[in-house]
Amino acid sequence: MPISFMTTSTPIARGELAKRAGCHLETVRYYEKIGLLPPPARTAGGHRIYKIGDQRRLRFILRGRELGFGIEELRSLLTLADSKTQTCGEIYDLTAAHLGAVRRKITDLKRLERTLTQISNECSGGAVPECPVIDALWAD
Amino acid sequence: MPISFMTTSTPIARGELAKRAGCHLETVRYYEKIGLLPPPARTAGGHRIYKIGDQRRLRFILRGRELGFGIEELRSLLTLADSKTQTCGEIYDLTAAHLGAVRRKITDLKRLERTLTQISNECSGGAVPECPVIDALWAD
DNA sequence: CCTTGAACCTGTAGTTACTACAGACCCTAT
DNA sequence: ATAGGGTCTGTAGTAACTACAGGTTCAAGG
Repeated sequence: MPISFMTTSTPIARGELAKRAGCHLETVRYYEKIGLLPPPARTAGGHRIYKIGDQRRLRFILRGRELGFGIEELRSLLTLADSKTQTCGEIYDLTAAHLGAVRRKITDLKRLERTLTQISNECSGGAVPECPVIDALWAD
Repeated sequence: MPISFMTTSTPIARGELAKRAGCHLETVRYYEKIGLLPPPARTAGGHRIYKIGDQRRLRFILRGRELGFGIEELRSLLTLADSKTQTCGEIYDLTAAHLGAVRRKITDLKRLERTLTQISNECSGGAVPECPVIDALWAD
């Protein structure tokens, strides 16, 4: 099969797209349903036909989800990206807000880690009626 | 305003408990329904009566949820805390497992923070056509 | 006291972001 | 040409809440 066809127009099915992008088969259909992915072409029999390039947009969504962006955040991010207008300021604000939330979570988790480590170390592991873990969990 | 008889254990209503702990009114009922919060006392008319001490347990659950613990994880954490019969060894194992989960979450979030910080810094916030946030998400 | 209106009661349905069917149909390789 | 896998649709389930409807109770103001 010639390379020129591969790179520009090799059609792939839904399962193949999902596999390449690294998500569940049904997630593709779901994203189409909620309008994050455009409805693709169909075969005569009704099967979806994707282009290789379609996985780019899907990966964008999946990566955004992994980074903790919500669906609506991604929708606006995609709208901004699709618009190709000068919107870096808006995107910066969205990202900055998200970054703030992430940092708060890290702070909380570190505090919890400290607590758990501490009480874990104090616990001998023997059959002790009064375990320091129990008290420590409620200390904060 | 709620009951104001100054004793050592001021009773509070569901709404007040939710407000103090910082969650939705219905979340309290939900946690009771799934057994994370014990059924409280009731007035003659059927209204729930909480003690101020009850917000401690609720806050523990809420913080755990914010930190990404699932309900079942929290259930075992609470069982652990409630336990008066388990040996210290069993408690140690549970604590260690949770500590592992916490550390994994911290690692993941730090990586996410790094990514977001990086792409955020590259973004001037001005009127730039090519936004690094979008590029980072689009990247293959 | 009695009225009023906010808060509470129950059960059920909706939400988010998927994931898992069921039953029918399509597509391709042998 | 047929076997079998993949895909189609719609619907239902999941987690962890959140919102609502329709009714009851509580506590404060008159």
